[in-house]
Parts: sequence; structure tokens; C-alpha cells
Amino acid sequence: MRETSSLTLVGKALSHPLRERMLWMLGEGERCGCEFAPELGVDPSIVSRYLGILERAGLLTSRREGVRVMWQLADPQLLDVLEQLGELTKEKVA
Amino acid sequence: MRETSSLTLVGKALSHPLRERMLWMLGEGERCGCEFAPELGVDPSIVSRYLGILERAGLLTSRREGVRVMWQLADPQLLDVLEQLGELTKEKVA
DNA sequence: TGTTACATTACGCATTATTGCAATAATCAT
DNA sequence: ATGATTATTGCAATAATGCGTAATGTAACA
Repeated sequence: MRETSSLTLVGKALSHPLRERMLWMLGEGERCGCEFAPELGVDPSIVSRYLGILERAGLLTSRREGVRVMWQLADPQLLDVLEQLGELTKEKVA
Repeated sequence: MRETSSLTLVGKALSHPLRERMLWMLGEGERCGCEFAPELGVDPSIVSRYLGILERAGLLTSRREGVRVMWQLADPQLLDVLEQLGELTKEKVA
């Protein structure tokens, strides 16, 4: 591993099925971090780590609201772009 | 790691700065695999592995031409989408 | 202060990825 | 068949990630 460009960071963040799923969950709107663990069936510590990875990649932003941290997509267009990326890389099977 | 959806695969493929660079090199047009090693300063075996990773992620396609293998982007729009993704994840610094 | 709820971080270990080198494969020309 | 060029794969060492558990933070409130 040499350096880490921004797209590389985004790639790393997307490199995990649960993190990808978390992005889609946020497509429906802002969420409290505490909602992910039960829905994904993982420990809250993992959720916190994943959210941090997605945030540092520039995919998410957050704001604190009392004891909770609310998360949202960094940009509303984000899922559209990711969907396009999915389409363009889908094999055109015969 | 649980399962591997298509976007997850794409993410993994993008998760390396040299692989990302190879994509941009291909934005200028089709290339022989043999051109990458000297330009990137790595062993040809690494180039071969990286190209395979990018191909399996659906980002590239290839065709053999004699002793060479020629590589191209799976879709001409790909770099546009990646560029958009880069823009959307760029921090809006104050 | 003590308690409760949510969030984050630290540590250790298992898993996976990366990479250099050597060996093997594929194609073509002589 | 031999040799030249490009490509791929196997193996072993090293590096990076993932994850479970436990510990620590942070905010609200009685």
C-alpha cells in the first residue's frame, strides 16, 4: 500500500457489504446511529467503526443530538451515482 | 466479511491507489498490459493481478492480440461516474 | 453524584490482501 | 523446436483489516 487518494478511501469504505447496506439505509433519510446495530445484527462498536469509515471517506456526515448521533448521506445524489456505478460494472451477459 | 455484492467488489477493486491510477490511464484509450509495469514502476506480475481484479469487478474488459493483451474500460462513462463520486465525497471545507 | 443510554476506542487475535520472486503459460517468429 | 516477448500463477513473507470483548467517553437526568 502506498498512498491513499480520496477515491481509494471511498473504495475502501464501499468494500464491505454491511457498510454498503448502511448507505442504502440512509437513502431513506437521517438516522440515529443506534438504529443500525439491531437492524444489521452486529455489535454497536462495529456500527460505530463503520460509520467512522464512511464518514472519513466523505460519504456521510453526522450531528449530535443529545445522547444520540444522527447520520445522513454527505450528498443526496450519492446513491444515484453509486447506482450508476453498479450499472456500468454489471456484466452484459449474453 | 459476509457476502460480496457487486458494488462491494467494485469498492475493493478501487481500494488501491495503483489500481485507481490504471483506470485513469485507460481513460486515454486502450492499452497493452505491458505498458503499465514500466509506467507504474512495479513488477508485471502485479500488473497482471491488478488488471484481473479490475476486470472481475466489471471495470475493465480485455482482448488478446497476439502475444499481448489489450485492456479497455468496460464503459466509456465510467470515469465520469468515478469523478462524480470523487466530487460528492470531497469535503466542503470552510 | 449516580445512573442510564448511546457512542467510541483499545487491545489481541484471526483473516485477508499485498508483493517479490520464481516458475509456468501463451503466442508468434525464425 | 528454439527463442523472444508478454502474461499469469504459486508460494512465502509482510502488511492491512476485521472483529469480539472490555474499557472509556459523553450527554441527559434524577
